[in-house]
Amino acid sequence: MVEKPASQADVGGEVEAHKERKGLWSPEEDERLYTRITRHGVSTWSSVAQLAGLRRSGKSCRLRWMNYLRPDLKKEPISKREEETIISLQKSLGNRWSVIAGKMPGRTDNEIKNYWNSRIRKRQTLSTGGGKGDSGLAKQGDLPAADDKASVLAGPRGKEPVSSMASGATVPPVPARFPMFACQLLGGGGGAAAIAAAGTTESTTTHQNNGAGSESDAASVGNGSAAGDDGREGHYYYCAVDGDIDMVHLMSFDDLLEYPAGDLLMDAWDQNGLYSTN
DNA sequence: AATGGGCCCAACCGCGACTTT
DNA sequence: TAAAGTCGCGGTTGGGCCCAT
Repeated sequence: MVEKPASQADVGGEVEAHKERKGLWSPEEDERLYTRITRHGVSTWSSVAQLAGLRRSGKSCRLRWMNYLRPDLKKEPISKREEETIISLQKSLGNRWSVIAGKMPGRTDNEIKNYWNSRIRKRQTLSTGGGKGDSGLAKQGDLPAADDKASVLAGPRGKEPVSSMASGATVPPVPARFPMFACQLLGGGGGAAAIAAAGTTESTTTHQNNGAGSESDAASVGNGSAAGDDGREGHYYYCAVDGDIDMVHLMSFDDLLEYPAGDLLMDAWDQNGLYSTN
């Protein structure tokens, strides 16, 4: 960043006492900020900065608290399942990192954004041939727009999923992005689907068993695979939370966000630790 | 051992939204 | 109602670490 961690000339220093500090936070600054907030809370961030005796902007204090000092933050790396969630939510919400973070307790928008930018997006770029077909993905804005409802509901990547199915037929809405730790597919005939867990890659077509499949709490997913056997009528999904089956007509994880009780479900999942590593 | 490149992530910046006066 | 202040968000930057050469 801009400068080395303070200590010499900063907190309480004389020469540049009027100047606002920037750059990395020193342990002392952290301590001051943490103590101030845990003891007195936050009225306004600028006042927190002052009262804590920090030569930082309120903005900087807020950021430090939100992204680093908050006691409820998870310290462990983002799990596979959380990554799934990020992918799903990003697909349906776009780069609304704060909203996404709001659905992932213990994670910050900055963390998620960084994770997305440094890993997922890169991987997606690679997996899609790095390029043109996927509009390059050179920038975040090139990803599917959040409010592109049609594209969202049509399936991953905004197009109807490609499949080996007969022409014209709507591809069964196998939940490529659904966190299948506890969901069942209803209706339809055919053999058991191979889906064990939601896909982890950006593949638009490999809806089945395309990653994270080894996770043991995966759902039992019923009939009507995307392979195209008949009897696809329906394709509803049960979402089971701790044994209680709550039927939801979901086509994808994206739909969950639109579902009236979607928030409740997600909360339940959160409470059951279904978003975290096991 | 030196160094160059890539990656990760903490933190800054600019801007729009919201709140207060 | 308008202006000023503050907050929160998304995008971007750049320091430092790690690894390959």
